[in-house]
Amino acid sequence: MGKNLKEVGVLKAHLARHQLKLTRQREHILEAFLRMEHVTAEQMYRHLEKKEPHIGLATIYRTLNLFCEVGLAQARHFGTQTQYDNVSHKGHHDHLICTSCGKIVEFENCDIERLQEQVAKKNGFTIQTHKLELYGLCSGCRH
Amino acid sequence: MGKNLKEVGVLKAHLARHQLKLTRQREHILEAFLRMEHVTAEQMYRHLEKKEPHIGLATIYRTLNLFCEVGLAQARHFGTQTQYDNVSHKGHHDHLICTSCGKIVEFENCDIERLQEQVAKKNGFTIQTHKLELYGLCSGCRH
DNA sequence: TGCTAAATGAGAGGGTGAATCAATTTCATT
DNA sequence: AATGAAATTGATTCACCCTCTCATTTAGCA
Repeated sequence: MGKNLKEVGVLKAHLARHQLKLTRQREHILEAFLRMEHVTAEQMYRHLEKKEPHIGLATIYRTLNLFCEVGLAQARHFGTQTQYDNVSHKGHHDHLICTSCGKIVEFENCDIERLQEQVAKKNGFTIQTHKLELYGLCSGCRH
Repeated sequence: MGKNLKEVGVLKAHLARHQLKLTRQREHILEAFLRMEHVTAEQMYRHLEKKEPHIGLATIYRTLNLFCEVGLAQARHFGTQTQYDNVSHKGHHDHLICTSCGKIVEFENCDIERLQEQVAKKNGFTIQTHKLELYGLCSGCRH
């Protein structure tokens, strides 16, 4: 795992603080998750099938939701499924999504984030995370 | 309906162009929808129950999806349900959501929207719609 | 090592939205 | 106004995603 020591530490601290346990399954799911940008539970299930055939789908869901509580992941409802984004992977990023071909482009924009802070402050909120998705047509699909 | 003549006209034009029919149910659903900011199919179902007891839930779904095709509505996956936003009502609005008490505050910010356009342009996209949700703690929940 | 509480896995359950299909309704054409 | 083809409806079933249940297993502490 090497450079993901920080994230592993965050999880272990949370587990210890809440009398939860570090299981073989949680370790495997975390290890795989930290290598990814985002996954659905179903994708993770099939990904792990190769090496750890007997991790149940329910455990995947439970663990990914746990990662969300810890702050390592962020759930996004995408179409009918839930995507779990790896927050630590490379900071927070938002998405441009083509409504025609489904292509997804990730982006980051500090100016937008600064304005978001302003809006939140004006309404008495302290932002923890955010979700921004822009839907439209990519250059290829704009006929 | 009075001042919603424009929206009614948009729907009728679409129906005529596609050999679709203007039914009693579609009229009732449209009339109710134009008075609302956003609804779920379930909410609309219960809302209409009072006056038109026999509109089926399937018809509500079909009609709200029709409104999306026409451009009167916009579907957003919000939590586990789909919200249908009334596009014509007062432009697009985004949400501040308290992760502790669930309170939702709507806002609108032209500066953010302008930056979104820039980002899209830079990536060759033409924006059709967007979704922006800011999650955090409201003033009451920030202990 | 033994104990207790937490976690797991397999399957059932629940909720949302779409598909099915016989019966009904719209509406262009008489 | 009546006709009839095509669209729509509503009750139900179906499909999918995710959570819950519970008997069994496992982690972690003494």
